[in-house]
Amino acid sequence: MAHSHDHHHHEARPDLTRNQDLVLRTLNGADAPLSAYDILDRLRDDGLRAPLQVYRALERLIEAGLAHRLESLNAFVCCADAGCHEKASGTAAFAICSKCGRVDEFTDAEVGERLASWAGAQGFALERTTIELRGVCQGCRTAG
Amino acid sequence: MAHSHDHHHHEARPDLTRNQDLVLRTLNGADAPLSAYDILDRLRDDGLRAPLQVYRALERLIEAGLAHRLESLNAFVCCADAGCHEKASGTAAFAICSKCGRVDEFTDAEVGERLASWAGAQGFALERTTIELRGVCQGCRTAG
DNA sequence: ATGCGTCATGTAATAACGTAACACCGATCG
DNA sequence: CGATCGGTGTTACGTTATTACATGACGCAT
Ligand SMILES: [Zn+2]
Ligand SMILES: [Zn+2]
Ligand SMILES: [Zn+2]
Ligand SMILES: [Zn+2]
Repeated sequence: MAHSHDHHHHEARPDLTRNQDLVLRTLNGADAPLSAYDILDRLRDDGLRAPLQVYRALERLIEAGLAHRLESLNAFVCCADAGCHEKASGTAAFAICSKCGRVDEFTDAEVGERLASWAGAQGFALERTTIELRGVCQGCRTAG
Repeated sequence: MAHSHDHHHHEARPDLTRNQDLVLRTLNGADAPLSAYDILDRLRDDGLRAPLQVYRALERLIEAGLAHRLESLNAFVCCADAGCHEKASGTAAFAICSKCGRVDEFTDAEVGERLASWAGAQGFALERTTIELRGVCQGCRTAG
């Protein structure tokens, strides 16, 4: 079903359903993480009525590597590093500004390796890693 | 500063109030993370009645480095590495088994350094770091 | 075409997690 | 003494997430 042959370039997205597309666009248009209920509020006019509609879409988007959940915030952002899902380069990490709410996604291969290595040594079957830094971004610091 | 007028030099613990002590003992006695409401349920007989009593105690325990919050679980554990709070050895990380719920706390200096270094380079004033690994522990894997 | 499995959807109700606001008490200190 | 401070108790409320059930759309085998 999924164009097994599209080895082409910019066809990164698996086909999204209407709800998934709405949610992803909402995340893309936001300049800070949104809670599921924030998203819901912004999509009332598009017909969404219940939290579950948003949570279901988010679940798929996250599986597809198009969005992330920020555990320390109970909120969601779109992925800023298309491919962080794919590459073994390292686990995605997030720096979250407590003042302005902006989030910076990055990866550090060394960090990913060290954690994977610890897991390997312990016989721990690693499935998913959460790394979140809380603090104040440069912009907010210099702004006073 | 630290060491003003120690009544009894006996303990490392800052003096805990009754509620704080109850909550800490409950966490110590558990073999898996507990939610605030789990804790509350276990302390009904000791007179606790409202979530806020638990959350307030947890707040102090976490400040004191005696407990940790697991963001990906909305639950709490007691600190297994007395001093992870103090030492610059690295940020505490947690491996959480999805099957049995057991949590393993550890630190990796290199990981802490890399993240701190990223923050420094970005001018990000790092206040707090969350690292949580989800997966299946060795015990559960071999058990089937 | 009929029926079947599967996946997305819609809806209501409820569970789980967390906080604001206010009153009270006891200890400490000028 | 009165003032302040931190911990406490209680009510009420706000936010986040899930369970349960019903429906609709599609591909596919009978
Ligand atoms: Zn990403
Ligand atoms: Zn900022
Ligand atoms: Zn610790
Ligand atoms: Zn296990």
